[in-house]
Amino acid sequence: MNIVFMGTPAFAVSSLNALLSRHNVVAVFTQPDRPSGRGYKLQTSPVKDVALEHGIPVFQPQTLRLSESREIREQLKNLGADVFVVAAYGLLLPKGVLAMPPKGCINVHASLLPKYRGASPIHSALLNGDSETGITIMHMDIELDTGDIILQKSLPITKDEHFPQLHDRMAELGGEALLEALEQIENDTAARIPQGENFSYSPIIKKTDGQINWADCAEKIINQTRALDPWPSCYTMHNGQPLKIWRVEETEAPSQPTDTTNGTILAANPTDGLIVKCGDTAIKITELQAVGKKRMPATDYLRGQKINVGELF
RNA sequence: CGCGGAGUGGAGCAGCUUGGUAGCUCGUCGGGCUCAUAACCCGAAGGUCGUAGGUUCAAAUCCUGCCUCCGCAA
Repeated sequence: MNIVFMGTPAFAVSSLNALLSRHNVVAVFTQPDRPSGRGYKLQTSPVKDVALEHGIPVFQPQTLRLSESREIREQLKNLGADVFVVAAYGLLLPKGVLAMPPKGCINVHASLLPKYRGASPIHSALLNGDSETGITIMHMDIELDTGDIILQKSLPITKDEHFPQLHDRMAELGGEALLEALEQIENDTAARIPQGENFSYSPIIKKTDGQINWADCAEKIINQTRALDPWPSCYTMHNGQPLKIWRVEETEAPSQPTDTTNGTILAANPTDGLIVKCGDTAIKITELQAVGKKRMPATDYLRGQKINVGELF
């Protein structure tokens, strides 16, 4: 089929690659290049990079609202695609756009809808300590992630898995599910299963969501480090500087007065590691990163930096 | 030209302001102690101090260019 693909981040690249293996991608829509990173250089999206490698025409409108994108929408229409495929594009498709392709618009979403509608479904699954998540392919409608479901594929989440691993597995599964759904679309056999009313949202992740609250229980802190790796990262303040906490595990709290404040450092040596009191038990920090430094094992950090037992994070 | 930090034996750091024999905590190797050890004791190896120039009697240290890594911000 002739397909217009709309997507932006790395997650969407797997879907695009899947499409390229079986279909004719006539154009790619992605977010405009934006200045970011060190030096504020203009950055292209991962999807754009792949599209350019394959010589596919790339469109980067600021918006698809009719009043501000008449020309783009005219071009989009003239591409004559059978179906639009959207994966983490970052723009809502207005009614007029949804109505363009004869076979409709479908979306790849990284959760088992109606759970976790919205922007950060993979993060939400990890933050909540879910043991399972999955991919949903759905028909799009005018609202965000509310369309009827075509098919879903679930995926178990392992206990020690962090965002990057889960993200990659999800992206790959997304590509597979997408091809299956497109086959059904092509044969006009795609299901239309309403989502029902039992939905939830995944909130947008903010920088400050990474600040560790040492009054939380160990499990919550662990899930936080799993979900927020590598962005926005978990951190705690130490000597007025943020200290990123990349990897932690729960550990039995060494003997201590019962009124020890949460966030107190209970141990800081190569043998015991770096142990901090939290809401219920204690957290052993195994990998961290100081400002201007690389990620490193906590034991390495302790060799060069002095952290005293009794200090407070 | 968005702001800022850093590159020193295998690892993490100090030394640089006030140029003048390369240091700390570990690791590695050898030996010792021990029933034994990740513990302890003794000893050893291992560094063109990111790179190219400059200043100087003398540069890890001062100056300039370049490379690489990282934090903020987006």
